[in-house]
Amino acid sequence: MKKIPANPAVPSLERRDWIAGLERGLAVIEAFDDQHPRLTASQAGARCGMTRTAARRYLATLAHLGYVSTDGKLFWLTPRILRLGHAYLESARLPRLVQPFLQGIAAGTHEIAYLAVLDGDDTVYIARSGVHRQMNTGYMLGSRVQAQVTAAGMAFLAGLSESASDAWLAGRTLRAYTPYTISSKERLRSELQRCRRQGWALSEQQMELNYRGLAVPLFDRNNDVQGAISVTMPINQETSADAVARLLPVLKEAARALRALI
Amino acid sequence: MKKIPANPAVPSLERRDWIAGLERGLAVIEAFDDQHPRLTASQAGARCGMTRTAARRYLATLAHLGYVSTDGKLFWLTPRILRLGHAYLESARLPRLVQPFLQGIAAGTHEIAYLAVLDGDDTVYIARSGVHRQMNTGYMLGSRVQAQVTAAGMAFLAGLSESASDAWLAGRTLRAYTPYTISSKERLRSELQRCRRQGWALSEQQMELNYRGLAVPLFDRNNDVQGAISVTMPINQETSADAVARLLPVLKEAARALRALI
DNA sequence: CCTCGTCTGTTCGATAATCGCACACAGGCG
DNA sequence: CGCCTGTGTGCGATTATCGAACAGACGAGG
Repeated sequence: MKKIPANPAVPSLERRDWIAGLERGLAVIEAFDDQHPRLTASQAGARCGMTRTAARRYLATLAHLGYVSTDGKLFWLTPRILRLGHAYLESARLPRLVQPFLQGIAAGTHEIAYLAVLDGDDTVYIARSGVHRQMNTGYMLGSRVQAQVTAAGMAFLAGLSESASDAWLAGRTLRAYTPYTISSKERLRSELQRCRRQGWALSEQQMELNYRGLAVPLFDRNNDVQGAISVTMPINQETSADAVARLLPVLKEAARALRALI
Repeated sequence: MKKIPANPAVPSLERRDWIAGLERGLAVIEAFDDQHPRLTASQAGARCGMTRTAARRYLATLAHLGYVSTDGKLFWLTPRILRLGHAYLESARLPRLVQPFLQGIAAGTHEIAYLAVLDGDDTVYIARSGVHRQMNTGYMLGSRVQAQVTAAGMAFLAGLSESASDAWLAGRTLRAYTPYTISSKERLRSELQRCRRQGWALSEQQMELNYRGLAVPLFDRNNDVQGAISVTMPINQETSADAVARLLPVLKEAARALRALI
Protein backbone atom coordinates (compact mmCIF):
# COMPACT_ATOMS: atom_id res chain seq x y z
CA MET A 1 0.00 0.00 0.00
CA LYS A 2 1.48 3.24 -1.13
CA LYS A 3 1.89 5.75 1.62
CA ILE A 4 0.92 9.30 0.89
CA PRO A 5 3.06 11.41 3.15
CA ALA A 6 0.94 13.94 4.93
CA ASN A 7 3.68 16.50 4.90
CA PRO A 8 5.78 16.35 1.76
CA ALA A 9 8.66 18.74 2.12
CA VAL A 10 6.76 21.53 3.78
CA PRO A 11 8.75 24.73 3.69
CA SER A 12 9.71 24.57 7.29
CA LEU A 13 9.52 28.31 7.47
CA GLU A 14 6.19 29.65 8.51
CA ARG A 15 5.53 26.82 10.89
CA ARG A 16 3.54 29.22 12.98
CA ASP A 17 0.71 29.84 10.55
CA TRP A 18 0.22 26.31 9.43
CA ILE A 19 -3.26 24.82 9.51
CA ALA A 20 -2.53 21.13 9.89
CA GLY A 21 -6.18 20.24 9.78
CA LEU A 22 -6.62 21.63 6.31
CA GLU A 23 -3.55 19.93 4.91
CA ARG A 24 -4.54 16.59 6.32
CA GLY A 25 -8.11 16.93 5.21
CA LEU A 26 -7.07 17.59 1.64
CA ALA A 27 -4.69 14.66 1.83
CA VAL A 28 -7.62 12.49 2.84
CA ILE A 29 -9.58 13.62 -0.22
CA GLU A 30 -6.65 12.87 -2.49
CA ALA A 31 -6.23 9.46 -0.90
CA PHE A 32 -9.14 8.31 -3.05
CA ASP A 33 -8.22 7.26 -6.58
CA ASP A 34 -9.17 4.66 -9.13
CA GLN A 35 -7.25 2.02 -7.23
CA HIS A 36 -8.94 2.95 -3.98
CA PRO A 37 -12.41 4.22 -4.73
CA ARG A 38 -13.73 3.28 -1.32
CA LEU A 39 -11.76 3.38 1.89
CA THR A 40 -12.32 2.51 5.49
CA ALA A 41 -11.12 4.93 8.10
CA SER A 42 -8.18 2.65 8.78
CA GLN A 43 -7.14 2.49 5.13
CA ALA A 44 -7.44 6.23 4.72
CA GLY A 45 -5.33 6.69 7.81
CA ALA A 46 -2.69 4.34 6.47
CA ARG A 47 -2.59 6.09 3.11
CA CYS A 48 -2.27 9.52 4.64
CA GLY A 49 0.13 8.68 7.41
CA MET A 50 -2.22 9.38 10.24
CA THR A 51 -3.86 7.25 12.84
CA ARG A 52 -7.11 5.51 12.23
CA THR A 53 -8.80 7.73 14.77
CA ALA A 54 -7.63 10.92 13.12
CA ALA A 55 -8.65 9.75 9.66
CA ARG A 56 -12.05 8.85 10.99
CA ARG A 57 -12.50 12.37 12.30
CA TYR A 58 -11.57 13.92 8.98
CA LEU A 59 -13.85 11.58 7.11
CA ALA A 60 -16.70 12.27 9.50
CA THR A 61 -16.22 15.97 9.01
CA LEU A 62 -16.16 15.60 5.25
CA ALA A 63 -19.25 13.43 5.44
CA HIS A 64 -21.17 16.05 7.39
CA LEU A 65 -20.11 18.67 4.88
CA GLY A 66 -21.39 16.41 2.11
CA TYR A 67 -18.09 15.81 0.37
CA VAL A 68 -18.04 12.11 1.17
CA SER A 69 -20.70 9.54 1.83
CA THR A 70 -20.48 6.54 4.04
CA ASP A 71 -22.38 3.39 4.79
CA GLY A 72 -20.94 3.48 8.28
CA LYS A 73 -17.88 1.50 7.34
CA LEU A 74 -16.66 2.48 3.92
CA PHE A 75 -16.29 6.04 2.73
CA TRP A 76 -16.39 7.38 -0.81
CA LEU A 77 -16.33 10.78 -2.45
CA THR A 78 -19.48 12.48 -3.69
CA PRO A 79 -19.96 14.76 -6.69
CA ARG A 80 -19.98 17.65 -4.28
CA ILE A 81 -16.21 17.52 -4.42
CA LEU A 82 -16.53 18.92 -7.92
CA ARG A 83 -17.66 22.20 -6.45
CA LEU A 84 -14.09 22.84 -5.45
CA GLY A 85 -12.82 22.48 -8.98
CA HIS A 86 -15.77 24.47 -10.13
CA ALA A 87 -14.70 27.29 -7.86
CA TYR A 88 -11.44 27.35 -9.78
CA LEU A 89 -12.94 27.15 -13.26
CA GLU A 90 -15.44 29.84 -12.41
CA SER A 91 -12.93 32.15 -10.88
CA ALA A 92 -9.84 31.65 -12.98
CA ARG A 93 -9.41 34.44 -15.44
CA LEU A 94 -7.60 32.37 -18.00
CA PRO A 95 -10.31 29.95 -19.07
CA ARG A 96 -12.93 32.66 -19.19
CA LEU A 97 -10.68 34.83 -21.29
CA VAL A 98 -9.60 32.14 -23.70
CA GLN A 99 -12.94 30.42 -24.18
CA PRO A 100 -14.20 32.68 -27.01
CA PHE A 101 -10.93 32.23 -28.85
CA LEU A 102 -11.28 28.48 -28.61
CA GLN A 103 -14.72 28.76 -30.14
CA GLY A 104 -13.27 30.80 -32.96
CA ILE A 105 -10.50 28.32 -33.59
CA ALA A 106 -12.91 25.42 -33.55
CA ALA A 107 -15.30 27.18 -35.93
CA GLY A 108 -12.51 28.15 -38.32
CA THR A 109 -10.64 24.85 -38.39
CA HIS A 110 -13.29 22.23 -37.60
CA GLU A 111 -10.99 20.76 -35.00
CA ILE A 112 -11.47 20.62 -31.24
CA ALA A 113 -9.50 23.32 -29.47
CA TYR A 114 -8.20 23.16 -25.90
CA LEU A 115 -6.65 25.41 -23.33
CA ALA A 116 -4.17 23.68 -21.06
CA VAL A 117 -1.80 24.54 -18.25
CA LEU A 118 0.96 22.65 -16.53
CA ASP A 119 0.41 21.36 -13.00
CA GLY A 120 3.19 19.22 -11.63
CA ASP A 121 3.87 16.36 -14.01
CA ASP A 122 0.76 16.87 -16.00
CA THR A 123 -0.93 18.80 -18.70
CA VAL A 124 -4.33 19.85 -17.39
CA TYR A 125 -7.01 20.87 -19.82
CA ILE A 126 -9.03 23.70 -18.36
CA ALA A 127 -11.21 24.71 -21.29
CA ARG A 128 -12.27 23.33 -24.63
CA SER A 129 -14.31 24.49 -27.51
CA GLY A 130 -17.86 23.28 -27.55
CA VAL A 131 -20.41 23.07 -30.28
CA HIS A 132 -23.30 23.71 -27.93
CA ARG A 133 -23.34 27.10 -26.37
CA GLN A 134 -24.73 25.68 -23.18
CA MET A 135 -21.67 23.51 -22.95
CA ASN A 136 -19.43 26.53 -22.85
CA THR A 137 -19.80 26.51 -19.15
CA GLY A 138 -19.11 22.81 -19.00
CA TYR A 139 -15.36 22.69 -18.92
CA MET A 140 -13.14 19.72 -19.16
CA LEU A 141 -11.70 18.44 -16.02
CA GLY A 142 -8.10 17.98 -16.99
CA SER A 143 -7.19 14.50 -17.95
CA ARG A 144 -3.83 15.16 -16.35
CA VAL A 145 -1.73 13.58 -19.03
CA GLN A 146 2.03 13.45 -18.58
CA ALA A 147 3.03 16.72 -20.12
CA GLN A 148 5.70 15.44 -22.45
CA VAL A 149 3.25 13.45 -24.55
CA THR A 150 0.87 16.30 -25.35
CA ALA A 151 1.43 19.11 -27.77
CA ALA A 152 0.09 21.56 -25.22
CA GLY A 153 2.47 20.29 -22.58
CA MET A 154 5.42 20.62 -24.91
CA ALA A 155 4.36 24.10 -25.91
CA PHE A 156 3.99 25.12 -22.30
CA LEU A 157 7.40 23.74 -21.40
CA ALA A 158 8.91 25.41 -24.41
CA GLY A 159 7.42 28.65 -23.18
CA LEU A 160 9.34 28.36 -19.94
CA SER A 161 12.93 29.45 -19.75
CA GLU A 162 15.45 26.78 -20.62
CA SER A 163 16.58 26.53 -17.02
CA ALA A 164 13.01 26.20 -15.75
CA SER A 165 12.14 23.49 -18.24
CA ASP A 166 15.37 21.67 -17.40
CA ALA A 167 14.45 21.82 -13.75
CA TRP A 168 11.04 20.41 -14.58
CA LEU A 169 12.58 17.68 -16.67
CA ALA A 170 14.98 16.73 -13.90
CA GLY A 171 12.17 15.86 -11.57
CA ARG A 172 10.22 13.59 -13.93
CA THR A 173 10.20 9.97 -14.89
CA LEU A 174 9.26 9.59 -18.52
CA ARG A 175 6.85 6.91 -19.51
CA ALA A 176 6.14 5.56 -22.97
CA TYR A 177 2.53 5.30 -24.08
CA THR A 178 3.18 4.25 -27.66
CA PRO A 179 6.22 3.07 -29.62
CA TYR A 180 6.66 6.67 -30.75
CA THR A 181 6.69 8.26 -27.31
CA ILE A 182 9.87 10.18 -26.62
CA SER A 183 11.11 8.51 -23.50
CA SER A 184 14.72 9.66 -23.44
CA LYS A 185 15.34 12.85 -21.53
CA GLU A 186 18.10 13.74 -23.96
CA ARG A 187 15.82 13.55 -26.97
CA LEU A 188 13.03 15.31 -25.12
CA ARG A 189 15.39 18.12 -24.21
CA SER A 190 16.47 18.70 -27.78
CA GLU A 191 12.88 18.45 -28.96
CA LEU A 192 11.93 21.09 -26.43
CA GLN A 193 14.70 23.32 -27.67
CA ARG A 194 13.36 23.01 -31.16
CA CYS A 195 9.87 23.91 -29.94
CA ARG A 196 11.28 26.88 -28.10
CA ARG A 197 13.06 28.12 -31.18
CA GLN A 198 10.11 27.74 -33.51
CA GLY A 199 7.49 28.85 -31.01
CA TRP A 200 5.12 25.92 -31.38
CA ALA A 201 4.92 22.20 -30.72
CA LEU A 202 3.80 19.28 -32.79
CA SER A 203 3.11 15.97 -31.11
CA GLU A 204 2.32 12.92 -33.18
CA GLN A 205 1.36 9.56 -31.75
CA GLN A 206 3.09 10.38 -28.50
CA MET A 207 0.10 9.70 -26.34
CA GLU A 208 -2.10 7.74 -28.66
CA LEU A 209 -1.60 6.13 -32.02
CA ASN A 210 -3.01 7.92 -35.05
CA TYR A 211 -3.50 11.22 -33.31
CA ARG A 212 -1.69 14.47 -33.70
CA GLY A 213 -1.67 17.62 -31.59
CA LEU A 214 -0.49 21.07 -32.48
CA ALA A 215 -0.04 23.76 -29.84
CA VAL A 216 1.37 27.20 -29.17
CA PRO A 217 2.22 28.71 -25.78
CA LEU A 218 0.30 31.67 -24.41
CA PHE A 219 2.40 34.49 -23.05
CA ASP A 220 1.34 37.48 -21.02
CA ARG A 221 2.71 40.97 -21.41
CA ASN A 222 5.73 40.07 -19.30
CA ASN A 223 6.53 37.15 -21.59
CA ASP A 224 5.69 34.68 -18.86
CA VAL A 225 3.95 31.59 -20.16
CA GLN A 226 0.42 31.26 -18.81
CA GLY A 227 -0.92 28.30 -20.74
CA ALA A 228 -1.09 26.72 -24.14
CA ILE A 229 -3.79 26.33 -26.74
CA SER A 230 -3.90 23.22 -28.84
CA VAL A 231 -5.91 21.38 -31.44
CA THR A 232 -5.97 17.63 -31.91
CA MET A 233 -6.84 15.59 -34.97
CA PRO A 234 -6.33 12.19 -36.57
CA ILE A 235 -3.05 11.96 -38.46
CA ASN A 236 -4.31 10.16 -41.51
CA GLN A 237 -6.31 13.02 -43.00
CA GLU A 238 -3.39 15.13 -44.14
CA THR A 239 0.36 15.39 -43.86
CA SER A 240 2.02 17.00 -40.89
CA ALA A 241 3.18 19.87 -43.05
CA ASP A 242 -0.33 20.47 -44.36
CA ALA A 243 -1.77 20.42 -40.87
CA VAL A 244 0.82 22.87 -39.61
CA ALA A 245 0.28 25.15 -42.59
CA ARG A 246 -3.45 25.07 -42.07
CA LEU A 247 -3.65 25.37 -38.30
CA LEU A 248 -0.57 27.13 -37.02
CA PRO A 249 -1.51 30.58 -38.32
CA VAL A 250 -4.85 30.35 -36.55
CA LEU A 251 -3.27 29.34 -33.27
CA LYS A 252 -0.58 31.97 -33.56
CA GLU A 253 -3.11 34.67 -34.25
CA ALA A 254 -5.13 33.68 -31.19
CA ALA A 255 -1.99 33.68 -29.05
CA ARG A 256 -1.02 37.08 -30.38
CA ALA A 257 -4.44 38.55 -29.65
CA LEU A 258 -4.49 37.01 -26.19
CA ARG A 259 -1.08 38.31 -25.21
CA ALA A 260 -2.49 41.77 -24.55
CA LEU A 261 -5.46 40.42 -22.61
CA ILE A 262 -3.81 38.02 -20.22
CA MET B 1 -21.06 41.26 0.17
CA LYS B 2 -22.73 37.91 0.62
CA LYS B 3 -21.64 36.09 3.71
CA ILE B 4 -20.88 32.44 3.43
CA PRO B 5 -21.72 30.99 6.80
CA ALA B 6 -18.86 28.90 8.05
CA ASN B 7 -21.16 26.49 9.76
CA PRO B 8 -24.42 25.99 7.90
CA ALA B 9 -26.71 23.97 10.09
CA VAL B 10 -24.14 21.52 11.30
CA PRO B 11 -25.78 18.57 12.94
CA SER B 12 -24.93 19.66 16.42
CA LEU B 13 -24.36 16.07 17.35
CA GLU B 14 -20.85 14.89 16.88
CA ARG B 15 -19.40 18.18 18.03
CA ARG B 16 -16.52 16.24 19.46
CA ASP B 17 -15.10 14.89 16.22
CA TRP B 18 -15.36 18.05 14.23
CA ILE B 19 -12.30 19.29 12.39
CA ALA B 20 -12.98 22.99 12.22
CA GLY B 21 -9.82 23.63 10.26
CA LEU B 22 -10.96 21.46 7.38
CA GLU B 23 -14.41 22.96 7.20
CA ARG B 24 -13.08 26.47 7.24
CA GLY B 25 -10.39 25.72 4.70
CA LEU B 26 -12.90 24.31 2.26
CA ALA B 27 -15.11 27.33 2.85
CA VAL B 28 -12.16 29.51 1.90
CA ILE B 29 -11.75 27.63 -1.37
CA GLU B 30 -15.42 27.98 -2.18
CA ALA B 31 -15.27 31.68 -1.38
CA PHE B 32 -13.73 32.17 -4.81
CA ASP B 33 -16.20 32.42 -7.69
CA ASP B 34 -16.66 34.31 -10.90
CA GLN B 35 -17.70 37.42 -8.98
CA HIS B 36 -14.66 37.17 -6.74
CA PRO B 37 -11.82 35.57 -8.66
CA ARG B 38 -9.17 37.20 -6.53
CA LEU B 39 -9.48 37.93 -2.86
CA THR B 40 -7.42 39.58 -0.20
CA ALA B 41 -7.15 37.89 3.15
CA SER B 42 -9.63 40.37 4.56
CA GLN B 43 -12.18 39.76 1.85
CA ALA B 44 -11.88 36.01 2.19
CA GLY B 45 -12.32 36.36 5.92
CA ALA B 46 -15.43 38.47 5.45
CA ARG B 47 -16.92 36.02 2.98
CA CYS B 48 -16.29 33.05 5.22
CA GLY B 49 -17.24 34.62 8.51
CA MET B 50 -13.82 34.46 10.06
CA THR B 51 -11.31 37.03 11.06
CA ARG B 52 -8.80 38.43 8.66
CA THR B 53 -6.00 36.78 10.60
CA ALA B 54 -7.59 33.37 10.42
CA ALA B 55 -8.34 33.66 6.71
CA ARG B 56 -4.77 34.68 6.11
CA ARG B 57 -3.54 31.53 7.81
CA TYR B 58 -5.79 29.31 5.73
CA LEU B 59 -4.74 31.06 2.55
CA ALA B 60 -1.08 30.80 3.48
CA THR B 61 -1.50 27.09 4.09
CA LEU B 62 -3.29 26.60 0.79
CA ALA B 63 -0.58 28.61 -0.93
CA HIS B 64 2.16 26.41 0.49
CA LEU B 65 0.25 23.35 -0.61
CA GLY B 66 0.01 24.85 -4.09
CA TYR B 67 -3.75 25.20 -4.23
CA VAL B 68 -3.68 28.99 -4.35
CA SER B 69 -1.16 31.51 -5.55
CA THR B 70 -0.55 34.95 -4.22
CA ASP B 71 1.29 38.09 -5.15
CA GLY B 72 1.61 38.88 -1.49
CA LYS B 73 -1.66 40.72 -1.32
CA LEU B 74 -4.24 39.06 -3.52
CA PHE B 75 -4.88 35.34 -3.58
CA TRP B 76 -6.32 33.23 -6.37
CA LEU B 77 -6.91 29.54 -7.00
CA THR B 78 -4.55 27.45 -9.12
CA PRO B 79 -5.33 24.51 -11.40
CA ARG B 80 -4.05 22.26 -8.68
CA ILE B 81 -7.49 22.55 -7.13
CA LEU B 82 -8.70 20.37 -9.98
CA ARG B 83 -6.85 17.45 -8.47
CA LEU B 84 -9.56 17.25 -5.86
CA GLY B 85 -12.30 16.88 -8.42
CA HIS B 86 -10.08 14.52 -10.29
CA ALA B 87 -9.88 12.35 -7.21
CA TYR B 88 -13.63 12.04 -7.39
CA LEU B 89 -13.88 11.34 -11.11
CA GLU B 90 -11.12 8.77 -10.89
CA SER B 91 -12.55 7.01 -7.92
CA ALA B 92 -16.28 7.21 -8.44
CA ARG B 93 -17.66 3.95 -9.67
CA LEU B 94 -20.53 5.45 -11.55
CA PRO B 95 -18.70 7.38 -14.28
CA ARG B 96 -16.30 4.52 -14.89
CA LEU B 97 -19.16 2.09 -15.17
CA VAL B 98 -21.33 4.19 -17.40
CA GLN B 99 -18.64 5.52 -19.74
CA PRO B 100 -18.70 2.58 -22.18
CA PHE B 101 -22.47 2.81 -22.42
CA LEU B 102 -22.22 6.47 -23.27
CA GLN B 103 -19.82 5.59 -26.07
CA GLY B 104 -22.29 3.08 -27.35
CA ILE B 105 -25.16 5.52 -27.23
CA ALA B 106 -23.11 8.17 -28.99
CA ALA B 107 -22.01 5.75 -31.68
CA GLY B 108 -25.51 4.42 -32.25
CA THR B 109 -27.37 7.72 -32.27
CA HIS B 110 -24.79 10.29 -33.42
CA GLU B 111 -25.71 12.49 -30.48
CA ILE B 112 -23.61 13.46 -27.51
CA ALA B 113 -24.44 11.41 -24.44
CA TYR B 114 -23.99 12.48 -20.84
CA LEU B 115 -24.10 11.03 -17.38
CA ALA B 116 -25.35 13.42 -14.72
CA VAL B 117 -26.16 13.40 -11.04
CA LEU B 118 -27.95 15.82 -8.76
CA ASP B 119 -25.94 17.86 -6.28
CA GLY B 120 -27.91 20.44 -4.39
CA ASP B 121 -29.70 22.72 -6.82
CA ASP B 122 -27.80 21.54 -9.80
CA THR B 123 -27.42 18.90 -12.41
CA VAL B 124 -23.75 17.98 -12.55
CA TYR B 125 -22.40 16.22 -15.60
CA ILE B 126 -19.81 13.68 -14.58
CA ALA B 127 -19.14 11.88 -17.84
CA ARG B 128 -19.77 12.34 -21.52
CA SER B 129 -19.19 10.40 -24.64
CA GLY B 130 -16.08 11.33 -26.51
CA VAL B 131 -15.00 10.71 -30.04
CA HIS B 132 -11.33 10.59 -29.15
CA ARG B 133 -10.33 7.72 -27.00
CA GLN B 134 -7.81 9.85 -25.21
CA MET B 135 -10.58 12.15 -24.25
CA ASN B 136 -12.40 9.39 -22.47
CA THR B 137 -10.38 10.24 -19.44
CA GLY B 138 -11.13 13.92 -19.86
CA TYR B 139 -14.45 14.21 -18.18
CA MET B 140 -16.69 17.17 -18.11
CA LEU B 141 -16.66 19.20 -15.02
CA GLY B 142 -20.33 19.63 -14.39
CA SER B 143 -21.72 22.85 -15.57
CA ARG B 144 -23.97 22.79 -12.54
CA VAL B 145 -27.11 23.84 -14.31
CA GLN B 146 -30.26 24.33 -12.28
CA ALA B 147 -31.68 20.87 -12.38
CA GLN B 148 -35.17 21.74 -13.49
CA VAL B 149 -34.03 23.00 -16.88
CA THR B 150 -32.15 19.90 -17.94
CA ALA B 151 -33.59 16.63 -19.09
CA ALA B 152 -31.13 14.77 -16.90
CA GLY B 153 -32.11 16.80 -13.87
CA MET B 154 -35.78 16.14 -14.48
CA ALA B 155 -35.14 12.45 -14.98
CA PHE B 156 -33.12 12.28 -11.78
CA LEU B 157 -35.84 14.07 -9.82
CA ALA B 158 -38.46 11.85 -11.34
CA GLY B 159 -36.39 8.91 -10.16
CA LEU B 160 -36.69 10.07 -6.56
CA SER B 161 -39.77 9.31 -4.54
CA GLU B 162 -42.50 11.87 -4.82
CA SER B 163 -41.91 13.05 -1.28
CA ALA B 164 -38.19 13.42 -1.84
CA SER B 165 -38.63 15.41 -5.03
CA ASP B 166 -41.23 17.58 -3.34
CA ALA B 167 -38.76 18.24 -0.57
CA TRP B 168 -36.15 19.17 -3.14
CA LEU B 169 -38.59 21.43 -4.91
CA ALA B 170 -39.55 23.18 -1.70
CA GLY B 171 -36.04 24.39 -1.14
CA ARG B 172 -35.44 25.88 -4.59
CA THR B 173 -36.03 29.16 -6.30
CA LEU B 174 -36.86 28.61 -9.94
CA ARG B 175 -35.27 30.80 -12.52
CA ALA B 176 -36.28 31.25 -16.15
CA TYR B 177 -33.58 30.97 -18.78
CA THR B 178 -35.81 31.15 -21.82
CA PRO B 179 -39.45 32.05 -22.45
CA TYR B 180 -40.17 28.34 -22.34
CA THR B 181 -38.58 27.62 -18.98
CA ILE B 182 -41.01 26.14 -16.51
CA SER B 183 -40.78 28.60 -13.65
CA SER B 184 -43.92 27.75 -11.71
CA LYS B 185 -43.48 25.15 -9.03
CA GLU B 186 -46.98 23.94 -9.68
CA ARG B 187 -46.30 23.23 -13.33
CA LEU B 188 -42.93 21.75 -12.55
CA ARG B 189 -44.47 19.44 -10.03
CA SER B 190 -47.03 18.11 -12.49
CA GLU B 191 -44.36 17.81 -15.16
CA LEU B 192 -42.25 15.76 -12.75
CA GLN B 193 -45.20 13.52 -12.04
CA ARG B 194 -45.57 12.91 -15.73
CA CYS B 195 -41.87 12.07 -16.02
CA ARG B 196 -42.17 9.73 -13.08
CA ARG B 197 -45.10 7.93 -14.64
CA GLN B 198 -43.54 7.53 -18.04
CA GLY B 199 -40.01 6.88 -16.80
CA TRP B 200 -38.20 9.45 -18.90
CA ALA B 201 -37.89 13.19 -19.32
CA LEU B 202 -37.96 15.45 -22.32
CA SER B 203 -36.74 19.01 -21.97
CA GLU B 204 -37.12 21.42 -24.87
CA GLN B 205 -35.75 24.94 -24.87
CA GLN B 206 -35.81 25.04 -21.10
CA MET B 207 -32.21 26.01 -20.74
CA GLU B 208 -31.39 27.21 -24.20
CA LEU B 209 -33.44 27.98 -27.27
CA ASN B 210 -33.47 25.45 -30.08
CA TYR B 211 -32.08 22.62 -28.00
CA ARG B 212 -33.74 19.52 -26.72
CA GLY B 213 -32.64 16.98 -24.14
CA LEU B 214 -33.92 13.49 -23.53
CA ALA B 215 -33.01 11.54 -20.41
CA VAL B 216 -33.79 8.47 -18.36
CA PRO B 217 -32.97 7.87 -14.70
CA LEU B 218 -30.50 5.18 -13.67
CA PHE B 219 -31.62 2.91 -10.88
CA ASP B 220 -29.64 0.43 -8.89
CA ARG B 221 -30.88 -2.94 -7.76
CA ASN B 222 -32.66 -1.37 -4.82
CA ASN B 223 -34.55 0.97 -7.14
CA ASP B 224 -32.65 3.95 -5.76
CA VAL B 225 -31.84 6.51 -8.41
CA GLN B 226 -28.10 6.91 -8.90
CA GLY B 227 -27.92 9.24 -11.87
CA ALA B 228 -29.36 9.95 -15.27
CA ILE B 229 -28.15 9.53 -18.82
CA SER B 230 -29.14 12.04 -21.41
CA VAL B 231 -28.61 13.07 -25.01
CA THR B 232 -28.94 16.59 -26.34
CA MET B 233 -29.64 17.78 -29.85
CA PRO B 234 -30.99 20.74 -31.82
CA ILE B 235 -34.77 20.74 -32.03
CA ASN B 236 -35.13 21.66 -35.68
CA GLN B 237 -33.89 18.40 -37.16
CA GLU B 238 -36.87 16.29 -36.32
CA THR B 239 -40.09 16.38 -34.32
CA SER B 240 -40.15 15.65 -30.63
CA ALA B 241 -42.03 12.44 -31.27
CA ASP B 242 -39.48 11.29 -33.82
CA ALA B 243 -36.61 12.06 -31.48
CA VAL B 244 -38.23 10.17 -28.65
CA ALA B 245 -38.99 7.22 -30.89
CA ARG B 246 -35.44 7.14 -32.15
CA LEU B 247 -33.52 7.74 -28.91
CA LEU B 248 -35.63 6.56 -26.01
CA PRO B 249 -35.23 2.83 -26.72
CA VAL B 250 -31.45 3.24 -26.77
CA LEU B 251 -31.42 5.11 -23.46
CA LYS B 252 -33.84 2.68 -21.89
CA GLU B 253 -31.77 -0.28 -22.96
CA ALA B 254 -28.63 1.25 -21.46
CA ALA B 255 -30.45 1.99 -18.21
CA ARG B 256 -31.76 -1.55 -18.11
CA ALA B 257 -28.32 -3.04 -18.64
CA LEU B 258 -26.78 -0.74 -16.06
CA ARG B 259 -29.31 -1.55 -13.39
CA ALA B 260 -27.62 -4.82 -12.60
CA LEU B 261 -24.16 -3.27 -12.60
CA ILE B 262 -24.66 -0.26 -10.37
C1' DC C 1 -20.13 -23.72 20.31
C1' DC C 2 -16.36 -21.43 21.89
C1' DT C 3 -12.09 -18.84 21.45
C1' DC C 4 -9.06 -16.18 19.29
C1' DG C 5 -7.59 -12.47 16.33
C1' DT C 6 -8.63 -8.55 13.80
C1' DC C 7 -11.20 -4.96 12.92
C1' DT C 8 -14.14 -1.14 14.49
C1' DG C 9 -16.58 2.73 17.51
C1' DT C 10 -15.98 5.66 21.55
C1' DT C 11 -14.07 8.03 25.55
C1' DC C 12 -10.89 11.05 27.79
C1' DG C 13 -7.01 13.63 29.48
C1' DA C 14 -2.77 15.90 27.82
C1' DT C 15 -0.90 18.71 24.64
C1' DA C 16 0.01 21.30 20.93
C1' DA C 17 -2.26 23.84 17.62
C1' DT C 18 -5.21 27.63 16.55
C1' DC C 19 -7.46 31.98 17.71
C1' DG C 20 -7.90 36.89 17.75
C1' DC C 21 -6.22 40.79 20.08
C1' DA C 22 -2.90 44.31 19.93
C1' DC C 23 0.60 46.79 17.83
C1' DA C 24 3.35 48.72 13.95
C1' DC C 25 3.39 49.88 9.25
C1' DA C 26 2.13 51.07 4.32
C1' DG C 27 -0.50 53.50 1.00
C1' DG C 28 -4.37 56.59 -0.75
C1' DC C 29 -6.87 60.83 -0.19
C1' DG C 30 -8.69 65.13 1.16
C1' DC D 1 0.19 66.62 6.64
C1' DG D 2 -2.66 63.63 9.21
C1' DC D 3 -6.45 60.65 8.77
C1' DC D 4 -8.35 56.34 7.45
C1' DT D 5 -8.51 51.92 5.72
C1' DG D 6 -6.23 47.83 5.17
C1' DT D 7 -2.06 44.94 5.91
C1' DG D 8 1.95 41.93 8.36
C1' DT D 9 3.42 40.02 12.85
C1' DG D 10 4.01 38.53 17.82
C1' DC D 11 2.04 36.65 21.78
C1' DG D 12 -0.64 34.65 25.52
C1' DA D 13 -5.01 32.20 26.37
C1' DT D 14 -7.97 28.85 25.02
C1' DT D 15 -9.89 25.20 22.80
C1' DA D 16 -9.76 22.06 19.43
C1' DT D 17 -7.25 18.10 18.14
C1' DC D 18 -4.46 14.00 19.07
C1' DG D 19 -3.69 9.11 20.06
C1' DA D 20 -3.75 5.72 23.63
C1' DA D 21 -6.78 2.79 25.80
C1' DC D 22 -10.95 0.27 26.20
C1' DA D 23 -14.93 -2.35 24.63
C1' DG D 24 -17.75 -4.35 21.20
C1' DA D 25 -18.55 -6.75 16.51
C1' DC D 26 -17.45 -9.97 13.17
C1' DG D 27 -15.50 -14.03 11.05
C1' DA D 28 -12.39 -18.01 10.97
C1' DG D 29 -11.10 -22.19 12.64
C1' DG D 30 -10.87 -25.87 15.71
